[in-house]
Amino acid sequence: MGNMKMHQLACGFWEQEPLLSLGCKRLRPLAPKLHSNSTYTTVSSFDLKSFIRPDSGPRKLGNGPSDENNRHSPPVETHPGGTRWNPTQEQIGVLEMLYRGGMRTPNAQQIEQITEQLGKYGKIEGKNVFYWFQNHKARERQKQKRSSLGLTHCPRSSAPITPITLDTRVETMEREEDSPCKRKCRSWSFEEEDSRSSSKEDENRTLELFPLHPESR
Amino acid sequence: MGNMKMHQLACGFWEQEPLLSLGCKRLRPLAPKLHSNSTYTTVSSFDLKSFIRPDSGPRKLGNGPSDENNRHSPPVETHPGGTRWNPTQEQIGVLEMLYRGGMRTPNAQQIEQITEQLGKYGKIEGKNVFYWFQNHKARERQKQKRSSLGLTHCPRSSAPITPITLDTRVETMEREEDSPCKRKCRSWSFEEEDSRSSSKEDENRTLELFPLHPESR
DNA sequence: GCAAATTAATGATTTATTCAAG
DNA sequence: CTTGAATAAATCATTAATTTGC
Repeated sequence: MGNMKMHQLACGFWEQEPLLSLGCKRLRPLAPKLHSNSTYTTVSSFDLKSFIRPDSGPRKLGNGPSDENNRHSPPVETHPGGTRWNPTQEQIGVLEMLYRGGMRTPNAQQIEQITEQLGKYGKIEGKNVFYWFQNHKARERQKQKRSSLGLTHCPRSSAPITPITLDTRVETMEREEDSPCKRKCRSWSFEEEDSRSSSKEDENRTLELFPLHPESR
Repeated sequence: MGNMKMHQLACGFWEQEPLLSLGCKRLRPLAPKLHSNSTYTTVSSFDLKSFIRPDSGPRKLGNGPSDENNRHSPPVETHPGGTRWNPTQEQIGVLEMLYRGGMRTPNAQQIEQITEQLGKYGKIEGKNVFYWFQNHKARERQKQKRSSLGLTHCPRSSAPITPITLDTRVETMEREEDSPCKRKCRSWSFEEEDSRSSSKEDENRTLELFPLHPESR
């Protein structure tokens, strides 16, 4: 049993090759790896044409001077059906409860279970849960920061923001600079789109399964 | 049938529990932290019965008399202990080829296909591919930045870098048949344990889903 | 020659930012 | 304006190559 999974598929975009040349790639100072006897030096069987996306992608985030960018060219094309998750009140409630309970970065199992539970209240997927925690955490943090900053200097004039009702209990001790190793891991999985479910009509998945977003950014 | 998927569960160290150990959740070695705090209303049903694989003993690999240990024949038991992916030369080759071909952020389908192909050369999973691109891209970027900064001037006597021999051959393979979307999205999926379906039956890998806890750092 | 100690690479996660839907 | 979604940057952790002392 088990093995329930949620998935979501979407499309991606490829960036065009920036012109960094990196001619000879192999300048690894440290030794080159050659573990396996390269019996298969021929990767030719791999047909990359299917992976390469000729059509230039918009560049992301103009980082760097060499970036000619100009990515904001939205040939807008909203995808029907698949839009973003819109949490119900109950879902939010549970999530906040968990957050308050100290949960910050649930692992895969947790996410799955949470999703399963929240599914009772409305459509939801694992990634939504994941992102919710990420965003909530980040935003609580910045809210706190902002507030502490604002209050630090410029005490007067107003105090619309309630300082902190937030229990900082958990995060305060997260930063032990000397913490030994404790790292987490998460389960990953990519799933085939299962295009065969219906012969060929899948190109256009409606549903959140394939939220095509137009290029942007 | 459709719906092929790969998954992976990584492992980690649980290390000390951050403070809230909450009640009697479990003493299981890898207890997920799961704060089912007191107020468990709906979420209480989370049972973490989990499936955590008890036998996490890093068993000297070996289970499979033959297969396994795809790369690296040396007695070095690298491997399986459930550690990180260690790409073979062929895999790297293909990945670099793709990178040079312009691929930067493959989407889920692409990742899956790449993974499938690379699986021929050794154990690999989707997330490895994903991370490889992320890291490679980021590191090329920083390498470039550093270099441009470092040797912006220093015109003379040097030509170690081949300016541009770059094949922008990307255009040659104008494949279009792709989805109209150009934005990024990725498939997500969390899956319950069930690890053994991965590539081969290297059944007992040490890697298992590992619970982690909310913040740890 | 080898194995511990060092170091360079790089795989894997987390955090910070950004973009845009509603 | 809020916040879901997605990526890039920063960081952490582990492995492989190199160095070093015997």
